[in-house]
Amino acid sequence: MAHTYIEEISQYQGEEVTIKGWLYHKTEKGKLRFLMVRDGTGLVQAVVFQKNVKPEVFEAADRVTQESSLIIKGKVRADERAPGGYELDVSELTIFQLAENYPITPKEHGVAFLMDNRHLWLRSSRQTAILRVRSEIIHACRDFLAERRFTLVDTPIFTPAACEGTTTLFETQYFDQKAYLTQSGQLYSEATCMAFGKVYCFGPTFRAEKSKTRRHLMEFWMVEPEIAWAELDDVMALAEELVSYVVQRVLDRKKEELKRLERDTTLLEKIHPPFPRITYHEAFRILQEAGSETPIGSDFGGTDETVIAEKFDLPVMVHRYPVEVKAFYVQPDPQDLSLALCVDVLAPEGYGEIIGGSQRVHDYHLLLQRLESHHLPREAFEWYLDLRKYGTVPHSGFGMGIERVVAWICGLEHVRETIPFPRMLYRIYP
RNA sequence: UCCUCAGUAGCUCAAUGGCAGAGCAUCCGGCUGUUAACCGGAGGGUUGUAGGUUCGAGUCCUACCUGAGGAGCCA
Repeated sequence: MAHTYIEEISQYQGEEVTIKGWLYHKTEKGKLRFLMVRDGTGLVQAVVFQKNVKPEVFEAADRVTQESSLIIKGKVRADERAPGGYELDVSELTIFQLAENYPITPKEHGVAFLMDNRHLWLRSSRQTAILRVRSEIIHACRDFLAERRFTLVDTPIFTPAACEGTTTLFETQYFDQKAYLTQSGQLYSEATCMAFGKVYCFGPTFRAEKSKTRRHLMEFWMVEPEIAWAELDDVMALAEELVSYVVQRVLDRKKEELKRLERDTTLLEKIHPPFPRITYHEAFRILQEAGSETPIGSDFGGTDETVIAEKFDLPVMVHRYPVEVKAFYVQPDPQDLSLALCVDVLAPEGYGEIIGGSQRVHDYHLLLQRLESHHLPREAFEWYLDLRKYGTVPHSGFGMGIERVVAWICGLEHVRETIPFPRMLYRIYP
């Protein structure tokens, strides 16, 4: 049976339409029943007057419960009293399935309860708004890279060995050998960019870190561009353009969702290149002035990142960290070999690191040396060393964590709401 | 792994060491414009688990379990 989606309902004013959806909320007033119906595309109020309908229709409207699935036929009418401006004068109502005792009521709930009911919580207008923004962000990343002639080249999820050490890898069985879930597609993208020039991978990544903070998930999604012949400055420029494009795209296409989330968009509207660039040492000076006790030469903690980011309205690019705190594959700065050609992009408003990138070591002997000093098994990296033996070139790339970007753009307290089914420390259900 | 806090009705919470309660949800009744409606009524409890102190424990003590927030580490 043909039916109409709620988002298109304004085109059918005065006409009879059929809506298929779920009951979001119901209020009763004497011989009147107001049914708020959602169908995934929108919300519309359906009004049932006892006098105007057959007794069985009014009985169904009286009996229908929150989240019951239903089919409604009625005439579309503009009405100022209706949320959204249009409502449905119901003539027929079929309850497809009567939902009994839906656990999530229109009142407040605790986080633990909502997470236990994540499969149902997803139906709420706030959650669908967040996940629509997520969808837009992902499409924006793909469009941005496609427009710049990047080729999507997927990288494996099962990997034979560590990318950057084994302590934070999820180990799994691969028939009769051990395998690990990927932490990053980067090393493989370094191979594919030598074939395609400009590539990106976009997939889930897994980190077995026992992190329990608002910024961490065990399973999260990253978009990772990698470019042959690119140096650090090139990927810094790409990073600020990508972030700006994504933010503006969401502002342009997901206004309603941001409004639903009560996001103050004035700060987001300012997100355009160029972003401020500061060195690790400049960032460190900011921390010292703020009284941080982080020792020089070490990586920044979450609160440090917030202190630095608060100095700027735009995302800030912190580059050239000490070589020791960065991964084995990061190219040292020829101007000062103690510094790494790397960049972290810190989002404003305390959302922390959304991008980590670097120029990669392209010299065979240097890479070999770095593998050894990081105590990594050479056998596992023979293929990776080959890339430096057969036509090596300078190359750079970065990874952007989708969930942190979603949390920032939506203005959320916690990344757990940015992904349909978050995998968190001690929580894998549902 | 460490630190802090919490666990009482389906949900959110209250209860000085002295009868275990409220709001919402559910069910029944009323109301022709509700927006988390409102008004009246009803049902609903092994107070996370195990032990201990006490005349008496939801409350105090110990251990454990579960959850939340944070640290370290990271995107």
